[in-house]
Amino acid sequence: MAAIRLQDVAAHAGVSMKTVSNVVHNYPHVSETMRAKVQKAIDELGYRPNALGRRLATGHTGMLALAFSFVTIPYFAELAQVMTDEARKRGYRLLLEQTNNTLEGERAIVSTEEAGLVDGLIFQPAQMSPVELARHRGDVPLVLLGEGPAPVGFDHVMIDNIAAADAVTSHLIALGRRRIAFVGHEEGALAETSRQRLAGYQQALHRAGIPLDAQLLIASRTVSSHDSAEAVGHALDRRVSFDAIVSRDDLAAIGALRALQERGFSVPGDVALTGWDAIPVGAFTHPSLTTVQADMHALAVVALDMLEERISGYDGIGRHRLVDFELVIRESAPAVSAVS
Amino acid sequence: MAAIRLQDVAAHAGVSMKTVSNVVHNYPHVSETMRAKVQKAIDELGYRPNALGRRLATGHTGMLALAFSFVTIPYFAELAQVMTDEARKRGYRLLLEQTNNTLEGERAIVSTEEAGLVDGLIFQPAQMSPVELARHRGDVPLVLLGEGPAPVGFDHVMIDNIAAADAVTSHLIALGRRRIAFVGHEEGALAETSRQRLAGYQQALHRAGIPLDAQLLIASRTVSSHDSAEAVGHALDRRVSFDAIVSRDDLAAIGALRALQERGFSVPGDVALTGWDAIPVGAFTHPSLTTVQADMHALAVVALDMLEERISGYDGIGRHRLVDFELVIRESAPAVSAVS
DNA sequence: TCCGCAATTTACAGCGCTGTAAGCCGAGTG
DNA sequence: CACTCGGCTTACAGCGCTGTAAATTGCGGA
Repeated sequence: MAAIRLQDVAAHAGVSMKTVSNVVHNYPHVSETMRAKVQKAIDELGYRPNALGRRLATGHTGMLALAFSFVTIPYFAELAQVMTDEARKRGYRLLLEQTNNTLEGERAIVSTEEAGLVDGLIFQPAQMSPVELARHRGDVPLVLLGEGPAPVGFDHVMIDNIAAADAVTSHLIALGRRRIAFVGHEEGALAETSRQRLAGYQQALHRAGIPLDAQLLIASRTVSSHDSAEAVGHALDRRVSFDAIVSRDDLAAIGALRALQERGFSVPGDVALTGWDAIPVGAFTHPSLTTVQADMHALAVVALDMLEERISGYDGIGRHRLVDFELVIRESAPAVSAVS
Repeated sequence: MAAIRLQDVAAHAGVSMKTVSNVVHNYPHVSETMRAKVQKAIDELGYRPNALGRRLATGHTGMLALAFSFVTIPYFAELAQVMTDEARKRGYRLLLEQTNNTLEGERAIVSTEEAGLVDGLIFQPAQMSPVELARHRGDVPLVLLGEGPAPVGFDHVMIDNIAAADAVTSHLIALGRRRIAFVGHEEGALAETSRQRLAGYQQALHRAGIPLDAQLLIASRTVSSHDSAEAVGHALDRRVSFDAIVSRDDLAAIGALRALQERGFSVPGDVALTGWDAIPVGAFTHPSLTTVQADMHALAVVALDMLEERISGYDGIGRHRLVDFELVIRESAPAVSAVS
């Protein structure tokens, strides 16, 4: 079935293409008679506008892209969901792109070989150096997410990881814990996310006058439940002792929980535990996870606001925004009052 | 910064647009001299082809869409990941679309107001009636996924849910369990997925000569960990007794696990438990989940094969393919030998 | 009846790119 | 030496749509 074109409708209705176009777009200055006649032709022919033609002509596509490492990471799935809804609300369609957490993947995103496909890009980088990122050609409006490299001059949104890590660590301290481990950061080069969360953790310890014990920094080969379970398991087997764990994220916390339970430790009795990201399954582990929840809706709103400003021509300096977070207190590190 | 066009490069290099186009596309019959000259111009100007123009001219976009309810459901996140990789391997870019599991959402997908944006569509419907789906305008090639409505005449891929449910139930029977509950199907109208899994469950019971006990069909308000935990909790509180659970999916299993553990039941000691989908976190619950794993790679390959055939003009009758599954035996319902 | 004005409608020129067919040029052939 | 042949390059006409500016229409008032 050859596609029906605007041209065909115009011929069928005996009017000009532009009039059909006007009807399709509900352009106000069209007489009722004409509108009815054209609409009839549209219906009869089953005409549907071709997105490409329209977009070529108008110069913008109504599509935005959101790029991050993997959709299979629950945090990003959630982000994708929230962003998609918020973008749709603003009349955009959101494409999801995965970088697979590789440098090439990220390069492919930023140096999009093909221009013109999307009106703007929201990107959470992890591998690229800020220097390289800064060389990004300015032709597509860009907003950066997360704690990764964010060269000055780019719009950027993140949550205050240091404050959040401080808050979550302080919560454990308030619970009376003193030997608080940090679990799940990378063994090798620390990602900026891990660095900041560690910094907040240290800050809270310091303020409480608790010395930092390097033994309690339990790194993991990769950021995953599997490697975190392994790392915590090893630590326990080496008789490293602690009474609380701040995990880099919920997946790490789930791994840690598993390692603890396998060895008969009770949570939060023996070891209190916190996660990060508030992934859905964290509410159904046993015990459920106390965690840090970024205000993801605000994140989406702020990011899209900035992106839309850029799209509509704003060309000022890079803005830097923090969005709020919230401690979600659940069983693995209960409220202070619940303990006393 | 106005974008550089093919025209600009052509002018800069002093050749025709078409020659530049040929160089960009590595068309073989271009002399080395010419190629070098043009390439130089491309580099100097920083030219990048405009996707829209190209696509308008060639008539296809190199993009496919994958539509399902929510990315936040781990199974779909995984599906998206695998499909994206497989599509990329074939030179396509995959757009993800969410229907939010609503009828409007699904209608929006199928009756795409805007044509021409993607070359083909892979769609896992859940709400639409087969009749309505069958009215889908044939202009964009379509492959259906899952157990939902699949009118004859459409290409369709799924796993054999009945066989898988039979296998997983039989595994529990082999473990010596006799009071086997089914958990997590919808309270109201059953989705086809649930229906088939229940059928396989009944089939296995029947073959083993175990009568079906309606008390052991523990429905849940929605398919989610939350509602499944609640439903199983209620059943336990009502003293419904069972020694195994077949869950409709891993999320339901996680909810069930939580309900059991809260009440002091041991898994698999008191109650053996199976899930479905092999979501990553299922390996790190305590106990880890025995589950059904669809061969998702095969699913992606088959679906994309069929879609590509349609795209390249095949117009025959609808094909119906099954892909394999595998039982992943973990702690929540261990291997038979491990128990004896 | 004719004119001027506002409201509609139309013609046309692209948006950036590619397919086709025609044009050009040097080498090989009789 | 004229001429064909094949490889390279170019001119041109869209792909389907929209913005602009110009043309047309209808209407009230002079």
